Amino acid sequence: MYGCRPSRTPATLPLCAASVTRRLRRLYQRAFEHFGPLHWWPGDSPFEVCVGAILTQNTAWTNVEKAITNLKARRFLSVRGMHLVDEVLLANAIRPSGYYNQKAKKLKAFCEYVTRRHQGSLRVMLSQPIDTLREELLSINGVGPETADSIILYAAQQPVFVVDAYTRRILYRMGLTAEDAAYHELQDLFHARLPRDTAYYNEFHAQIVYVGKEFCRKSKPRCDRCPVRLRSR
DNA sequence: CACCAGGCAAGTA
DNA sequence: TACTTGCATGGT
Repeated sequence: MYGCRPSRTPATLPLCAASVTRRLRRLYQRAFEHFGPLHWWPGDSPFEVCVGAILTQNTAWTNVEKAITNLKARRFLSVRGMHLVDEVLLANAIRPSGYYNQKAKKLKAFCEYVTRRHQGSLRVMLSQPIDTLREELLSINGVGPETADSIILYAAQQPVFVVDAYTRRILYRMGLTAEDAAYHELQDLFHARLPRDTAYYNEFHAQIVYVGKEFCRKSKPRCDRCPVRLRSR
């Protein structure tokens, strides 16, 4: 286990490709040893995963859980049910997840799309090739790159790497990327350096979130026992 | 009290 | 194109 002493390697020093690959694999390995298998995404069905992906935008997962509990209790947790329910009632049900008016519109937009374009069959929609599916998801209001990729990886179970705020912060603090690296830069890095494997990407992203929560928060980093070497901030 | 959480879209210059 | 702002609850 490494501590969190500042790295002597300047962020600007370019690393060779093989070194980047080793560092990424070591990040995964050390995190997995620390946390064990995480079995993501927490959700009982592909649709619940899609809903969770939208509700968790810039929001703590504990709040999303409360919202999903409400959706289940009110029987809104289906494409048809959510498409038909009044938007105000939907917004009220998801209140704990924050941004509830915006997110009610987003959930409606998602269900509207599945209903119109795929006759309500989420399974059909998710069975499409990755590029087609990603393009469709991004065309839906409220679905950006991370939400689209979370749905592709965790609901459709197809191999794309999900980049989130923790991914950006951890790779930056590892000295691998710029602080403001673009989404596709980070994603391309994983795609180029690691095997294109759904189960591996699934577990890797989950491990990144756990490392981020425990050891790489914006402020108050708990650096003792951190499974990887990060630059202090 | 201030700050943050598994983003995104719309507005401005 | 490149910033900025609104959205909002609940935990630390």
